[in-house]
Amino acid sequence: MHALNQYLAQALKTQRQQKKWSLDTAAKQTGVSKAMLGQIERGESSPTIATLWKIAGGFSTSLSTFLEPSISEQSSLQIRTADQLRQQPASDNMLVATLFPYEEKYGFEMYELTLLTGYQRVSEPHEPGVSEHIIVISGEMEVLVNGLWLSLQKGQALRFAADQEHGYRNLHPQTAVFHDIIHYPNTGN
Amino acid sequence: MHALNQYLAQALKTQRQQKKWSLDTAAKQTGVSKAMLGQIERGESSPTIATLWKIAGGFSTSLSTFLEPSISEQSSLQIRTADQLRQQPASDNMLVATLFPYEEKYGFEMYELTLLTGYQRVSEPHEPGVSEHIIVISGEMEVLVNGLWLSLQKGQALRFAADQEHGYRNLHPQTAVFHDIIHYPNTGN
DNA sequence: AGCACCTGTGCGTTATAACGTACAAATTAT
DNA sequence: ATAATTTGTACGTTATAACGCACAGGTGCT
Repeated sequence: MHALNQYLAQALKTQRQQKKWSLDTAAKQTGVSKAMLGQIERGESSPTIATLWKIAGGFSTSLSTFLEPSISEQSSLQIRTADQLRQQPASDNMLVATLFPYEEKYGFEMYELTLLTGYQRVSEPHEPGVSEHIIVISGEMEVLVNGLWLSLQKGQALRFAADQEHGYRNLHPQTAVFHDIIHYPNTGN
Repeated sequence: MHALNQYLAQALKTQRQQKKWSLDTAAKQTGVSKAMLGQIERGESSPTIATLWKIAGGFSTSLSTFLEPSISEQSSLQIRTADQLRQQPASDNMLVATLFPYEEKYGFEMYELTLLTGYQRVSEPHEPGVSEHIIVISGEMEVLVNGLWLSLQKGQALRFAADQEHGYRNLHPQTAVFHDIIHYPNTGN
């Protein structure tokens, strides 16, 4: 069985249980037959986009509720020093220091990134629902969002959906440093 | 024709054009037949989730690329500039700029705080489960956590439970600037 | 010019989504 | 206790997704 169908099966079952709906009630609310909802929940069928749309509408939730892939724990008072955490992962003109690694409890991770002059990169889209918060600490840089390069200066902050193609570049003579908070949906607690 | 299919049709055509792929090439990359891709682009068919998954994989992009922006889409791209957001809320030796106001979806808010020389403050505990992430941008300061004043210098970061008494102070001759991410539990999405 | 190849569409066939219905088992009402 | 109702599953039927193939028109090469 397709892994995506498996996720969808679990998500639909979960949503229905949370609302305490029977298959019959869910069928009435969504306009999708009871038999089909049962098939989806058992992972026996992969619905069309149009059918999933009806289901999402009936549950008053978004499509991503049913398409989201799922996402450790740790805690201690620990001072994290960027100077010690900073690394150059590749021969790129870029340095990275993990200020806060990802933790499910908070739903985000945070990096300090240093873009040396000439550095440019376009990232593949993250998973659906992921967003990034950019805060420029020093220098000036550009961020590629919605097919557009936006210029950000020191002290400027921007949030954008990272589940689309996006990028970073520094075409200025000075180094640029920014913090990047990557937030993952359906987490936190 | 279903509005969702219409969006999907346009999105697929756009993606394919951006990559300069023919239907034939796209079929080879995605493992979905040329005839079916054509049907989808003309809005004549609503693919199953499994098929859309194959298409997204072939295009190396996420499912959300092909689905309605109604998926919790970031409404507007807005650059936030600390210099314009900075305020002095009281006659304290402290300035604050709200970089990202609290939003339930992310479960946190973020401030830039400027502690002028001599500023000291001890905060009442937040609600249970609230935590703070401190990142010193410039200068040096101390944070009161667990009854202990910890010294933090530029580039250092610390996370602590804020549902206990905590505080900030700057007893140095230079101004200190830090970012404060306040994360609230049982939120986010 | 002719020929080879590519492109997108239409069509018939196959596979499967989606449906309505029947029904055994479970739950609720009297 | 019995009767009525609800629940989820299986099954056969209908609708449509998904396919392979043919082909008219376009493009590139010689």
